[in-house]
Amino acid sequence: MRHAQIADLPCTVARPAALLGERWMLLLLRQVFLGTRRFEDFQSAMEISRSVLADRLGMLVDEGVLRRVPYAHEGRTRHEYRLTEKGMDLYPVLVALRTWGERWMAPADGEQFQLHHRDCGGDVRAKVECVECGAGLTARDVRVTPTA
Amino acid sequence: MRHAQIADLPCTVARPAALLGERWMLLLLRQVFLGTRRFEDFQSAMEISRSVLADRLGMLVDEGVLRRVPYAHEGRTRHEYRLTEKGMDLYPVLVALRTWGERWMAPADGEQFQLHHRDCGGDVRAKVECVECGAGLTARDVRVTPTA
DNA sequence: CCAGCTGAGTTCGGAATCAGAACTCTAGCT
DNA sequence: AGCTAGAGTTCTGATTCCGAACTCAGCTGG
Repeated sequence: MRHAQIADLPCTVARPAALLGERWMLLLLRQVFLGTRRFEDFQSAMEISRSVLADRLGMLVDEGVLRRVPYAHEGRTRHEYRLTEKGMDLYPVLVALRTWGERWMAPADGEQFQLHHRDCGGDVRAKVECVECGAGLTARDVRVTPTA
Repeated sequence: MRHAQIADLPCTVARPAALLGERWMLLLLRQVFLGTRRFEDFQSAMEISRSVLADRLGMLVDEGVLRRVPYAHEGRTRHEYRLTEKGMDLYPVLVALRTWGERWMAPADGEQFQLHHRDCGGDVRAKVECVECGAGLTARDVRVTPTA
């Protein structure tokens, strides 16, 4: 199977995985959530090749994760990429990556940036929970049932 | 920059992103969490090329996400791939993908499998929370501070 | 003992994708 | 008109991927 065909599987894990599993995609989204919005800024922050960057930004716009918005810059019309609601909603994926990275791949010389709850200053973390009882869950607490 | 160099960035988002952002990696992990353990089973379930599968499984073993465990099968020693604790701990990433997929990329004909809390049967979902006050958070509720 | 089978890879050649540098296009400034 | 900056696009050699074929080890049946 071609990698691109993953997107057609009728599975709510596989479909996002097809998009976010593209090379550079997760790093690009990290950059988006850090506030980067302009082509040139992505390019210099990530040192990604321009052609691939253009391609990936295009994918995210096509998928409705980003919106290409015109804005004024030194008297000229430029465009920037901003998260849509669908894009904002990817935040848990990125935080989950970071939560895992903090525990298992921490760089020797500490973090480059911290995340804090605006209201109370507390640390931020991704978790899996039961909608019903609110319990925090691990893979072992979850039962997988094929749909009939 | 080469894609492979992402792994060397001193960032707890980038490093996991380098590993999980490899083609097929997220789909492979989905399969792992669905209980697949043997090379042949991965190969037929995902229709991935054997060479790439061998390469990706090797990466996950090198990273300590999977362990290659010998076991008896029809009187012969075989090997299977099982999640380590580090691997188990990736569960929130996969559930976050699914939570997003359910909302934004649901296939027309419903889910292929359901996830339920073993104890109470409730639905399972990924969320971002504040460790301090327990509040559920969106990207807007979080402040990013560069470390000095 | 030898052929056949099975699980688990490895090898290989053509096809697709990537990296990075150069090029293009558009508008505003001088 | 010429210069500049942002945002891509094009091009070419280098990687990586795909899929089919091949290998290898150890039963199993004859």
